[in-house]
Amino acid sequence: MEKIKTRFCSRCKKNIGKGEFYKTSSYCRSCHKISNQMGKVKRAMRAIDELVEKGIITINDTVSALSLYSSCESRINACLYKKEGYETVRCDWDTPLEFMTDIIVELPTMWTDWQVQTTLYETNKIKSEKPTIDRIDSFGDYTLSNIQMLSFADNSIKAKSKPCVVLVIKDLRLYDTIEFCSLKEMREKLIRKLGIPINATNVKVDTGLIQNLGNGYSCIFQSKNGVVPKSIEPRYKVVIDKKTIKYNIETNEDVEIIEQSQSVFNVGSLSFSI
DNA sequence: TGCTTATCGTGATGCCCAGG
DNA sequence: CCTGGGCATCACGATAAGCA
Repeated sequence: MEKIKTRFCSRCKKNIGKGEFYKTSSYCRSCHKISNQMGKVKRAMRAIDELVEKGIITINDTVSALSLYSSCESRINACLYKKEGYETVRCDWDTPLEFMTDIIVELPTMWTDWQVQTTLYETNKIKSEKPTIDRIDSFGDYTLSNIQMLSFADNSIKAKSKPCVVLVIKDLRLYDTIEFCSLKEMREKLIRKLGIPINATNVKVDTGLIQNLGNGYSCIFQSKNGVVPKSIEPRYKVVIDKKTIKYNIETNEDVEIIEQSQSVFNVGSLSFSI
């Protein structure tokens, strides 16, 4: 005789396989999920009611406020439970309500951005258009001065994009210094600005080497916080001219060169600070 | 026991980069 | 030139624990 391994779910009132229950719950998994979601919405709605009552938002802001509440809650939890990558990140707020209130009251631009982005998301339901709470400085904490609204896509882009600087050399002279927020942006703009072929922009950063792009341009690419490996093999000559000059402040002119010297040394790689 | 809340894990997104 | 793994970001889902 086989025992029927079922349990009664007190929510959907059905007998369901035991495996479909969590250890301590009297709800089956699917009911539990729904109950969880409803609980979250209830909490959010309580907070929103309070804000409406205080006149901080209107009832029309409900949809935006709901998503802001859950984002605030999510960020607080990430810091609280030290999720991977958040071990050292702090959050200035303890409750989602305090968090979102400060955003709405103290950061009106962010709140407006949030509402606009929410409307955009609600019309298309594309995940990458969802608004998220971004840390402006990704190494920093969740503080009033370090947060902004960013769409999910933009946040992902920021997460992996590498800010970099390019020194452009033409005719053996420094032609331009350009900053980019990512390598992708760097490639696109170099192609447009200098008219160089696309495969020439497939360069490596932080090599400490001058790379020829064609069209008469050469570049040095360096990323933010990038470390250039030291090379013993001499590749470039660094030439430093030193002069001691007697100078007339009144006439604003050089009077005479007292001493002049030049030092030259070899280096394997070139780097600069950003 | 029925339901809610706290805690922890997984998934979506899109860039970078190595390697064929 | 293409592809797939790795990574950093955040939202969402699953499970354990708590409370009346």
